[in-house]
Amino acid sequence: MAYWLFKSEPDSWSWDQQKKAGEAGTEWTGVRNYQARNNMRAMQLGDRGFFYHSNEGKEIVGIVEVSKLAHPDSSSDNPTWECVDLRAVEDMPKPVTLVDAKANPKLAKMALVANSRLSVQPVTDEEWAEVRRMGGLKS
DNA sequence: GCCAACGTTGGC
DNA sequence: GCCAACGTTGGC
Repeated sequence: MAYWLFKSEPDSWSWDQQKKAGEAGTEWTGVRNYQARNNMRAMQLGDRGFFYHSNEGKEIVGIVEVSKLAHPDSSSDNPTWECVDLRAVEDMPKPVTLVDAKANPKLAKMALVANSRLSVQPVTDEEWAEVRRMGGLKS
């Protein structure tokens, strides 16, 4: 299984809204960046990801799961843009802030720290385990 | 609200 | 195919 990180501005789509979307989940629409799209194309059903609030909060607040493989983004007329569906899995008992991530040498190479612009990022097994530990979850 | 970093566009 | 100009993201 692969791990990922999804960024969202809580003003446009928050973790609370994601949780309210329930088991079926929702389309992760709006990505208009090739790297981010390619990451979504590479996802498998059941892959897990961190849900990150950008701008407001700047912290990882929950865990999501890929519930549908990449398909055309219904918010775009251009078939170039695709997205997966995501459903909320669990809360971070203790949200992991960007400041926390930056302060941890083990996460120095994490895309969240090293390439802040990318909205859908791969996460390594080591980073996954470390962030879960920091957030108060068992790995 | 500013601006650095990055991606994309378009003229040549 | 290079690169300057422009737009967007997102941390501060």
